[in-house]
Amino acid sequence: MSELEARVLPEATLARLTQYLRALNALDAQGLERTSSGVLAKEAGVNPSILRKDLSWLGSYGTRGVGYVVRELAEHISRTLGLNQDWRVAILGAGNLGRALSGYAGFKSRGFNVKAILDIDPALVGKAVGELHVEAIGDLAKVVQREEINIAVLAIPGDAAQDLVYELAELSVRSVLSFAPKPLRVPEGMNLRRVDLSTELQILAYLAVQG
Amino acid sequence: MSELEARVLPEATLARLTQYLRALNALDAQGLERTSSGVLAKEAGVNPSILRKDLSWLGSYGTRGVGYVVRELAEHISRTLGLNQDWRVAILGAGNLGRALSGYAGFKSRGFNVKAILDIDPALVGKAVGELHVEAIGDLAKVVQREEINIAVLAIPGDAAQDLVYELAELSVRSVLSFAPKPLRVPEGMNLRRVDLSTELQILAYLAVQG
DNA sequence: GCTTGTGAACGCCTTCACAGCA
DNA sequence: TGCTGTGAAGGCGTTCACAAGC
Repeated sequence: MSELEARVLPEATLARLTQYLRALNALDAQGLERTSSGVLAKEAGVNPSILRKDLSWLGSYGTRGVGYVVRELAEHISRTLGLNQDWRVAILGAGNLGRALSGYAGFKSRGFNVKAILDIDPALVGKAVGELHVEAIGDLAKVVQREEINIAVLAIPGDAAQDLVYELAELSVRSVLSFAPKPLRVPEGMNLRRVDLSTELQILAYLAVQG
Repeated sequence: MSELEARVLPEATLARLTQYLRALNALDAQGLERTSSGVLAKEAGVNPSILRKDLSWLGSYGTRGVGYVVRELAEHISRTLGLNQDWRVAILGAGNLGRALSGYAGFKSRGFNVKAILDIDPALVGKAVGELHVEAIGDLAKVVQREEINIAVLAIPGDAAQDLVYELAELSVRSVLSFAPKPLRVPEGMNLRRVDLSTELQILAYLAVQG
């Protein structure tokens, strides 16, 4: 890794980098200033080889024979992941899941601020959810603009999700996390990740029968 | 695929099979009796090659030149995934996320019945959550036995998760879905899957900066 | 002719093993 | 000596392309 050109991290690496960051923060909280690939890998739940390989995508930030400086490495990963930016999240769907997500502590602590929650049901509009009030999906464009939303979370049951993806794309929201059970098509340039809770349980069920 | 021996499906295949099942049910609901790998793959959001490859793990259930019988294939996948069993779920943690999950419609419709919800906070014990009442984590053994729980969902913030995994293992609960941010160690023979919401957002953040 | 089922090719990701360097 | 950084090897999963069969 010594090219000038910025290159895209493999997605598997990306997912692990977030774990290293969490692990580094944990070590820092314990007062440790230095660490090694062995210690860090254990804390992150991976093997040391892949950890070093992953870090090599970012450049050389360790010292041979010694290890890594905890805060320095954390800062570097953080910058690589774009976490020094201000991320402003809108949650679409104010049902149980949407409300739970809007209050999810893990978001705020990692720099993701939930700025709006919206729903299609008029009966919910205006209701308080934490420090927010539910707004109408019909006002999506207005809300996205007002709050400068750059990430949307789809916490709605089903068929409306696809239309919202296109609408979000037109509003220049380029990152979407979907909890909808169906796979969604995304326009060029938009990033979508999906969490499918039923699928997770189905996989567990199979493994339980199997194992 | 023509061996006698039962073999374990690759996990990637497993995840897609659940999608094919959902897609088949959607086609069935539309009144379609037959389908092809092309149609089904589109509905499931994958390419036809991998779909046929995945199905080949289960044996030959299609007809060359014709396609698949929707209900027959659905039934076969369903059986392979162990979904004809009775799955009884306990949710550990009655915070926002736990309560949201306990009411998640996608579970019940796919044969997963939430039979209990527990929390460590005495102030929550006894409170109603849907048709359930929150029970004390201290009573976990009793609850698991009484309700014959075979899947547990960990919807608790952090450090208590690891201990609960071991406790569940001793109670013979062999499948766990964790929402805890840390990777957890699991005893031999236990299956654990993790959903890390913050990681998902961090990946999206990186992709948004990148793209 | 049309669609399945599958070996072979390909590409990505992980693991190994060791050279490089404090 | 000890740990990082990395080329090479290995393994896994996807895509290709076509033979098999209705």
